[in-house]
Amino acid sequence: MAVTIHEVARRAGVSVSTVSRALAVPDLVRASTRDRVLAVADELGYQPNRAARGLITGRTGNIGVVVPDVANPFFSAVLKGAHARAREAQQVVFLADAAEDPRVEAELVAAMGKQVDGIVLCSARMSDEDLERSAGTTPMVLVNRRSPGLPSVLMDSADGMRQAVEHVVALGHRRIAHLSGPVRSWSTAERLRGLRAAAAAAGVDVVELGPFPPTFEAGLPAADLVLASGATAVLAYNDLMALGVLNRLAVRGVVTPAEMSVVGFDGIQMSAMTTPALTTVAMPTEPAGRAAVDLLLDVLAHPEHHSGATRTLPSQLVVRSTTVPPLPQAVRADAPAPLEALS
Amino acid sequence: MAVTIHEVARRAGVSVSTVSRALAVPDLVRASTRDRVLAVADELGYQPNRAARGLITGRTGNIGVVVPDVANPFFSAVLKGAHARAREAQQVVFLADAAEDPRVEAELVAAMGKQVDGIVLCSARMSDEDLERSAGTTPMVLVNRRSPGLPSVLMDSADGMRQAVEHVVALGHRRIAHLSGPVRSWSTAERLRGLRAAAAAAGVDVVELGPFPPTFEAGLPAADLVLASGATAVLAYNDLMALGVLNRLAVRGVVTPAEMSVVGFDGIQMSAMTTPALTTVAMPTEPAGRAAVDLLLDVLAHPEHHSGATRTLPSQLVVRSTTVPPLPQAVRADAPAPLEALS
DNA sequence: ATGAAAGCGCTAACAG
DNA sequence: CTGTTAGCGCTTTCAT
Repeated sequence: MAVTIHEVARRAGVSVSTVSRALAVPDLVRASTRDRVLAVADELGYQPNRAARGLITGRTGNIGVVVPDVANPFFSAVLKGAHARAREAQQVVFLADAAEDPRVEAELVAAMGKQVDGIVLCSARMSDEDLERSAGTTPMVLVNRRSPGLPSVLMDSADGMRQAVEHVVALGHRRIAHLSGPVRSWSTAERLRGLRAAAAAAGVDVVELGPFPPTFEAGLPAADLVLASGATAVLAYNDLMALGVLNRLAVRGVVTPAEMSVVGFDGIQMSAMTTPALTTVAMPTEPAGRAAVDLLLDVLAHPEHHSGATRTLPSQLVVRSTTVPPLPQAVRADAPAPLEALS
Repeated sequence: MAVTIHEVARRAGVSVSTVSRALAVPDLVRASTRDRVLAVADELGYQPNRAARGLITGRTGNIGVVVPDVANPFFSAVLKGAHARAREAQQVVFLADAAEDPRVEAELVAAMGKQVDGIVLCSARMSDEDLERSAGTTPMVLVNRRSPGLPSVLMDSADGMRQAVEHVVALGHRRIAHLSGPVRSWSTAERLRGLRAAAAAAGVDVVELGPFPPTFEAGLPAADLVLASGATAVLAYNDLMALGVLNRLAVRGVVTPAEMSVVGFDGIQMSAMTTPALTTVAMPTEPAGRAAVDLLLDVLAHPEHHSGATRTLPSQLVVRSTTVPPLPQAVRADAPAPLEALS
């Protein structure tokens, strides 16, 4: 059993309440006393039991984050942002992976209820009704999902799509293929909305392909579909898929971006994979995680003040360098070369 | 405030202790009473406050997972496995992201101490001494790291490397380049050990390149280094980097696998990106997460019984299909094609 | 089989 | 300024 507040009190020759105060409201105890207490506490490595504290204060100091799939880089990025912001506010994060299942989602939210002050729910799959019911129990903020009366942090997917469309249109493309992802989520709908609006405004054709799994592998056959469709630009669900498309295009001997433009979404880790021929729409995943926790903390501090507050984060088109350094003929030949120097 | 046990007791016309027993040790209460209590509890949506329970039982029902970086797919996969196993055991997971910083790592472990029953520490960067100190406070199992006296779950990186080397040697390669990752971790050392041993056994040359960031982008220039080295096979730190290598090789006009074999490690999501020319060594990330929680639960149940228990999980070489479906000349031409039918 | 009582470790009035 | 007194919601003797 770890060291308790009584232990510290006894060793410091004061009452437990003094110890409690010395730690929480230092100004309420005489400097000399406080120093002594703090010294003892530090020496013993005392750390208050947050569970016990929560029992009385009603605040646990924990916030829950629920995602459809931690292993999905998109969500792990959101999670990372949320964790970072939570840590700044000395909050601990409880993680729940709903495995893309609305029922599990609701279940996990309910299970968390008692031990967290509030929940950040990412890309909620559950219905508005279930959402409302859950929110009745625990303060909650949504990420990439709107629901009446609930605060949420949104990534501006529609605008990201607009940027992508305008980009390829500026490049001269008149027929654009869109490769949709697997889930019928809020953000999926948003993207389609942005795509159609921008395409209509520019007077260009759209070919909607899919749905596909959000993988590199799915991009392979999808590329063939794109070629068959006569489109000369591709907007892929995510960078992974876009990379698959690029790969197959290369195998087919199609030169990018001369013959075909490829755009991916996400811009999380995958953005690091951006090749000269790949353009990315960076989604503010990590900022969204931070913003969500931010908003949640605000809601906790001023309840009822933010019923339907919504914060929208911009997406951003990222065009990477378009040149590959030329390779001197000499190197390709063979040449053992001074490797030690290189590494 | 949510519904308490008193509420249930009052509405069921029994004492709190009876309610407590009805829920925890059903056999100790008369069937009729228990049914009534359970009915009321269910109707009120009562869920025991785990924090309060933990206060008295000494077990929180929470387990902590500490990773160097949640956004790294390798670790988010481990996390996913750990979460899944924890959920099966009705445990909740506390997440901590140490941001690759040994100090933060120790700090987070200490902070978690009180509110978790045990901790799963992934690829710990801290010293053996700090590790020992932390483990003194809270039961702990390591993932991909050994430390005297501590139980750990290891992925057999050395053997994965052996498989990879034997694979390319069988393909006829006599000079193998290795692209190392950024961190000097236990698993990095293990891989090198496996590589050197296997290469020596096969009598082939090894060119050690790096360190590189574990990204697609790093694979681009790394490929040039490989070409310059005269190696004809590449073992990349992870699939991301391997993909970058493949990409640059394609740009350079090098044909894989005819002229060059590329092998990546991980086999997590990235394995989905495996192209015909890419071979992957699948690391058991998710199983490792599960195994770690498993081991931790065991340690919690039988303390002192597992001081230095070690569980090693095998890695596995995965060679994907080696053919690309040929594309009929007709399709490449133009052809609007019946898209509706395709999607 | 059930209730009453005593805390788990901590904080929040309420007195001094 | 500091100590005493009550609990927070729950489990667990100890009686009955």
